[in-house]
Amino acid sequence: MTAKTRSQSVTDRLRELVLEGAFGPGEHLLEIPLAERMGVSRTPIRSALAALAQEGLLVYEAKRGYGVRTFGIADILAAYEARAVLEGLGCRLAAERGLDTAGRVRLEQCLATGDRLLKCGELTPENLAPYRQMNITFHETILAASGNTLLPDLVRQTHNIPLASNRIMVWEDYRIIFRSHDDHHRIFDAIINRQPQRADALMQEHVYYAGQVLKAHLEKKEHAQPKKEPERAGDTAVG
Amino acid sequence: MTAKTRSQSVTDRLRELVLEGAFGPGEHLLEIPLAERMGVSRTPIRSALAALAQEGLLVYEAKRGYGVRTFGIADILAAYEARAVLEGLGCRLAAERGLDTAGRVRLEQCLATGDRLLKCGELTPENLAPYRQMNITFHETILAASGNTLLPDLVRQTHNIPLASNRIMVWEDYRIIFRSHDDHHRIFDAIINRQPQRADALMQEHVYYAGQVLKAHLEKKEHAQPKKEPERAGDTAVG
DNA sequence: TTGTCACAGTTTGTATACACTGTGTCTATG
DNA sequence: CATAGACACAGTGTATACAAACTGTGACAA
Repeated sequence: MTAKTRSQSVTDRLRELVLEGAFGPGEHLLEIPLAERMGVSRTPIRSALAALAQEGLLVYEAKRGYGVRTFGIADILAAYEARAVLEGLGCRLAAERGLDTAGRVRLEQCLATGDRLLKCGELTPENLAPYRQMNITFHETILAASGNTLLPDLVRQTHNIPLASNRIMVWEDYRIIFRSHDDHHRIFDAIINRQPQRADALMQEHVYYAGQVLKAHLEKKEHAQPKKEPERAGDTAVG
Repeated sequence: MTAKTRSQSVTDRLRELVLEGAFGPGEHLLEIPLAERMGVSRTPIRSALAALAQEGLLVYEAKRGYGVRTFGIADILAAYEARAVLEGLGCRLAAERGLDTAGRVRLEQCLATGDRLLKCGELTPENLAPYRQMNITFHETILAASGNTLLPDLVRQTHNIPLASNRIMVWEDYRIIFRSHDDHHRIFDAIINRQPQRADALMQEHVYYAGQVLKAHLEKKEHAQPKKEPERAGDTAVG
């Protein structure tokens, strides 16, 4: 594996900062301060800004530079809406084609991991990170098994929105998490038994409902603290 | 409207060149020759290459530069598969929300334009460009009417594949074009009458079938001339 | 008081010089 | 003759210098 270039690592670091809300909504990003903060010249910074703008995290205006894009609840729900049909399609295709051994094993491991993490009747904070990783692997494995080369890219784009990421889950309510993981079992079952329509419907509902849970969560928060800025990743969840 | 920067216009010119197949599949793109050819320095060239790589038209390897991505028929069909569910979703949402006056007028104009262009019983070469433009407007208007802010971007990405673009249509067979435009009428009808499920299904089939037509077209061409490079945009169609 | 113009400062866009890395070739040696 | 190593070259990555454009401020005039 070749060493990553500065542009790439700066892009990753900057993306994290933006997704964490380190810049305040709408904030204009100056190149020179960023360059000094990151310890590089303007060149990799400009490269990173352009990349993040194309990902949709920043807005660009010629000769006027880059600003942090502001996302409303509507934008987040839009991402879930789109993701639902895309992942539904991926699931349907995977069920039509069938899983290869590697994919089947990976999904079974995901299910086992989830079972283990949820065994004790709740999702404890120290189990949150592994559960999240399992959830990402589960979904990515299915997309890879779809055979559609474009789907992973498109789905990735639906994650490039603060709070809509697959790293975010509302995990306070155990029943919701448990139901979500139960969906995983049924989705796996549908794929294994070559039931494309069922797999599609299950996955669509799985993603759609996660969006609804997040929506309710955000509206509650917003009602409680109207002017609060987006919270950090980590205290919310459900894939 | 602010003047475009050189980076932007170079990006557009280079995208056209790649989509037209000016570079041969897999060809490695050198920055300096491109810069001389375009009459600019390496800076805007690098910016354009990075942008096109992120769009999926080029492949990038650190320290090794950019190459033209090669697309197989599978990639093109994957783009149509994904586009079908995305535009289906857009159509469903538009039917649920209903059209505003501006959107309704634009779609009606599209239908009238299509009727006029197809009136004579065939799509003549001089009518191809206007028909194509009408088709683009029709689809974009519906996506805008969906209220989903992410959908237009996602669909755009499915167009960033040679021969999968909305600018491409197989137009030789008048019956196929006529049927396609008849779909437009029914899709409009479903949206106006607030029939989300029908609108969704019609649009999915509309896009899916266009992919199948293109697939048959490509396989015929490929069988006839196995080693021929991708043909230019313009002699193929159907949105 | 308000509107307009000009100027200065700031910030972005582009060009270019330099550094680094990967690759291919040539030679020397087993 | 084959192979390993070093050197040279080509090409990308980064920094910096320079040019152009936008923004805000202030003064002047209507």
